[in-house]
Amino acid sequence: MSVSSSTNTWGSLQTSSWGSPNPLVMPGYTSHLWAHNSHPQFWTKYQVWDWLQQVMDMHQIDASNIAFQNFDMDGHQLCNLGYQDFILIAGSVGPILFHSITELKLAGTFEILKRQLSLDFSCPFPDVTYAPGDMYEPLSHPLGPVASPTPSLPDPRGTHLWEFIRDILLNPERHPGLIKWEDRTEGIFRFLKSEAVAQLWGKKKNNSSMTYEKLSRAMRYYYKREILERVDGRRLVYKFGRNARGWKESEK
DNA sequence: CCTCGTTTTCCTGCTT
DNA sequence: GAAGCAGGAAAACGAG
Repeated sequence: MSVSSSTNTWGSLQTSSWGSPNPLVMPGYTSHLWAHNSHPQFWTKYQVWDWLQQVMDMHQIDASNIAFQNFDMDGHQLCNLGYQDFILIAGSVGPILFHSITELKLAGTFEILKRQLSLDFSCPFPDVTYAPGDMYEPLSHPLGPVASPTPSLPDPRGTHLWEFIRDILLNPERHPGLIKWEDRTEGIFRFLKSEAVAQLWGKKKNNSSMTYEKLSRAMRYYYKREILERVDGRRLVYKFGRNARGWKESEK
């Protein structure tokens, strides 16, 4: 779905791939995800952060291991960083990031060259960079047989939205891949499938027309009441505030 | 029935 | 352009 029978290999794919939900892809991925995009050189700061996020996801590294603020830069600046720079600003994750960006620079350069020399390579590999299906298919990864249907679990405590969110975080096995902790001890979390969460919330409230748009408005009301705190810059990321109870490991 | 707190719906404008 | 984010305004809804 949403794969749009694209005839245009470059342009149309560009934007849609970014927001694509939760690309849980295994190693070997790197060139895959971004190769078709512009050279990292041309990324905006937003794209840089998206890249960071995805690399962390793919390696299943907790996002609290790096400071996103240290990557307050656009693609041009990013490309100018050397190996040591990455170590400096990202510590042990540095090498992984360096490796990823190096691959992407190469891939990007290759694509540019290819476009310039355009058209002919009278070639064994025509202009098929990647079949659309390659990366846009739902990736319905049957990853987790998730052995147990787990019929009964503790069960929700409270009827409020923030409690609903908290309980998903506390019992991820119930709804895998919807929301994930970004920093467990700080109470920072991120929506992976925003619309799916909204659907689930709507289901609970017997409201089939719930959307993330509306759910997020309710979330924003929590800022004033300090049930949530703002997390700037990063989309779909929230943080529990002092008036949110029951999410800490200690106070379970 | 009324009040109050919370959420829903809709909207305009801004950002990524 | 699409998807999120910010909040204002007003209506809806459930609890008490």
